[in-house]
Amino acid sequence: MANLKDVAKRAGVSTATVSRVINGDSRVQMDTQHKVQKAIKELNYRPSRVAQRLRSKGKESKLIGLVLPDIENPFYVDMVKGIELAAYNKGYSVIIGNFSQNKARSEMYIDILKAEGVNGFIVAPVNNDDQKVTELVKSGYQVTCVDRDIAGVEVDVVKVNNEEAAYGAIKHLIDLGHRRIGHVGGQWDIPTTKARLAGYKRALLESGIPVEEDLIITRSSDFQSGVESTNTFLDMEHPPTALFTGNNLLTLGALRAIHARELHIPKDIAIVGFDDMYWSESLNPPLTAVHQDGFEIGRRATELLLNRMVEPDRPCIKVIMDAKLKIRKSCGTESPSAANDQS
Amino acid sequence: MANLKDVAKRAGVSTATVSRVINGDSRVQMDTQHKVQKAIKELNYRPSRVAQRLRSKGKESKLIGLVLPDIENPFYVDMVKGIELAAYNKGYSVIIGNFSQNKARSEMYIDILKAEGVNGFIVAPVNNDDQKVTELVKSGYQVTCVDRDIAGVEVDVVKVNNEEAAYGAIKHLIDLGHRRIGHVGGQWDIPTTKARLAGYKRALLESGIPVEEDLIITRSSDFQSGVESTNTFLDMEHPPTALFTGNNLLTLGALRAIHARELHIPKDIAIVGFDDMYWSESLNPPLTAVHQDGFEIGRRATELLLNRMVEPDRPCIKVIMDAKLKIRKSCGTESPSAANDQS
DNA sequence: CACTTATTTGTAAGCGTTTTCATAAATATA
DNA sequence: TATATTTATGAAAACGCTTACAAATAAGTG
Repeated sequence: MANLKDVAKRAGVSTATVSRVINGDSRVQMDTQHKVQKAIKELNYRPSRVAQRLRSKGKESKLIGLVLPDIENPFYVDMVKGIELAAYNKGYSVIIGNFSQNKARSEMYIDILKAEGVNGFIVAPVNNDDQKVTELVKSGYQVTCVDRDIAGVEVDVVKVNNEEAAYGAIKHLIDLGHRRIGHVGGQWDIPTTKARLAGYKRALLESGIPVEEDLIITRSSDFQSGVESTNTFLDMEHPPTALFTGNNLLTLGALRAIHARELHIPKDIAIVGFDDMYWSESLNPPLTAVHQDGFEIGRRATELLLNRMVEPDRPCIKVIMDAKLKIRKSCGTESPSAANDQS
Repeated sequence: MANLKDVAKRAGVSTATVSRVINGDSRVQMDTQHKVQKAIKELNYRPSRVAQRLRSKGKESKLIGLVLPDIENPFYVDMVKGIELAAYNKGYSVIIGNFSQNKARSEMYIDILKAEGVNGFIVAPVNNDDQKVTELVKSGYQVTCVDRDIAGVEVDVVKVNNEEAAYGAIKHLIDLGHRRIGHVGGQWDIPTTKARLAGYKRALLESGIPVEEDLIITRSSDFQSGVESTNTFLDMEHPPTALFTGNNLLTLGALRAIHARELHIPKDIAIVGFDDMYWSESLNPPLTAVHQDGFEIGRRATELLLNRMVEPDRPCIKVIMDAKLKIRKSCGTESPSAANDQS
C-alpha cells in the first residue's frame, strides 16, 4: 500500500501538504491540490487509520466502540444497524464487542476497545452502578449509554420508558380480563428487567390485583430461560392465563414451550412480549408486543456521541423514547370485559 | 493512560525491556521481569493496540476484519458468534462491516478495514467473481471466505453444500406428494442463491417433474421480498402446494404473507425453509428447515484464517460442511404417498 | 523603496510501540 | 590472566501520519 511519502514524492510536494489536502485544509493552492489529488488517485492511496489514530490521540480517531449486551437479540441488532448507519455516514468505523449479558466479558471488551484507541463508547451498562462504565466516564472517555441508564455519573442516555411500557402491556392484558398473569423476566440485575417488573407490579396493584410472587420468575435473559420459566408456569396447578415475557428471546422461548405442549394461543394462554420483531406478524398468531425502535435508539445515541466529541462540555442529554404496544392477536380480542375493575 | 515509557521509568528499565517482558521474550532476567510486571500492575498499563499495529505492520496486528452480508439474518449472527469466540480466544479483535447484501457497501467496508490495518479478512463474496475480494487476495492479504466461494483465485473457504441441501429439502416435499413447489429465492447473483436453485431443479427433474419458470422467483434476499414473492404465488390461479424459501428472512416473509391470508400450514400450503433458526420450534407449526451450523462455520473459518497467518504458504483448504434437513411440522406428516414416483 | 502582513509550502518532532544493533556484564576457554 | 563467548540490557530508528514552527514568496502600506 502506498503511503503519504509516496504520494508526496509523486506530486512533488512535502508530506505536510499532502496531509493538508487530505484533511481539507483550505490554505493549499488550487493547483497543488489538484496535483496531490491526481497522485492520490494514481497510487490508489488511502490514509492509514492506524497512523492517524496514533498520531492524533483520541481527537480524530474515527472509531467508535460498541459494547453490546446480546447480538442474538433482534432488538440489539436493530440498534447496531442504526449505529452503523449514523457512524459510517460521518466517516466513523464501529467495533463491536458482544458480551452476551456477561459482566466479565463486558469488562474485557471495554479494555480491548480502550486499547484499540476508540474515540468514544456506546455502552449498555450491565447494571445500574456498573463500575467499569463509571470509571470510563470518569477517566474522560466520551460515553453514551443505550437501553440502560447508570447512576452516580453524568452521561448521555438513549432509552425507552420501560416501566411505563410494561405497565401498558399488563394493562392491556387486564383489560382483556386476565387476572393471573405470569411474568417471564430476564436477569434480575439488569436495569431493564427491574423497570419492566416494576411496571408489571404497578399495573396489577392499580387494578386491585394482588402481586403473587410465584407468578414472577426472573432468571436469565436468554432463549433457554424463556423455555424453562414458561414450563414452570405451565406445570403449575393453576397456570396463569397470560404471560408477559421480558424480552425477545424470552418470548421466543415461551412460544416454544407453549407449542411443544400444543397449547393454543390465546385460547389456552395469552402472551404479550416486550420487544417487537419485524417478523412478529410472521408468527401464528401474530404476536402482541411492546415495540421499541432499536434502529432509532442506535441512531440517536450515535448522534449524541458524535456531537459530544465536538462539544465535550455540553450538559448531558437523556433521551427517553416512547415504546408502543402493538396489539395483534396473541392476547385474544374479546372486548375488555373487566375494564372497569381498575381502581 | 499510562504508556510504555511510564512503565519503564517506574520499573527503572528501558522501554525495550518492558516491551520484551510484555511479549514474553525469555532472555529477560527473572527479577527484572518481576519489577516490570509490578510496575505494569501498579500503573494498570495496557499496551496500545494502535501503536503495536502501526509498528508491526500487519504481522501482529491482532485484528480481523469481518465483511458480513446481513446482520439481520440469524444465520449470520450465529456465524459472528463463532468468529468472535475463536478470535477473542486467541487475543484477536474483530471489526464487523455489515453490507446488507449491497455490493457498493461491501467494497466500502473492505477499504475501511484495509485502512484499519486488519491482519486478515473473513469475507462472504458478493458474487462468484467478486473483483474486490479477488484483488484483496492478490495483493497479499490473508482471506478466508465463508458461506460463499469465489472463482479464479486460491482461497480458504468454509461453507455448506447448498446444492445438495436444497435437493434434499425438495426431495422431502416431493416424497410428501407435492408436485407444484414454488421457490422463493434470494438475490439472483449470490452464489448460494444459484446453488440452492440448482438443487431445486435437480430434485424436480430427477423425479420427473417439469421445472416451471413461473414457480421460481428470485428477487432480493430480504424479508420484504419474501412477503412479495409469496404473495405473487398465492395470487396465482393454481398456487403451489408447497414453498421452498431460500433463506431465513425469506422464510419469515413468506410466513407473514401466509398468515395474513389466514392460510393454514401445512394443510393449505406447506413450507420448507433454507436456514434453520434456534427458534424454529417456536413457530406454529414448528418449521421444517435446512439447518446449517453458522456458529461452527464461523469458528472453523477463524481457525483457518489464524492458522494461515502463522503458515502463509500452506495449500488452500475448502471445508464443505453438511447441512441437515430438520423435519418438523410445516410440510405435513402424511406418509410419503408419492415416494415411488421418483425416477 | 523599505517594511509589515498575508499566503503558501516545507522541516521536523512526536504519537506508543517493536526491534536491530551496540554495549556491558558475566561466564567460559586456553 | 587475557581472550572469546554468552547473556542481559539499553539507545535509537522506524511504522505513517499530523501539526507547530520556520521559511520563502507575494502583496499591501506609508
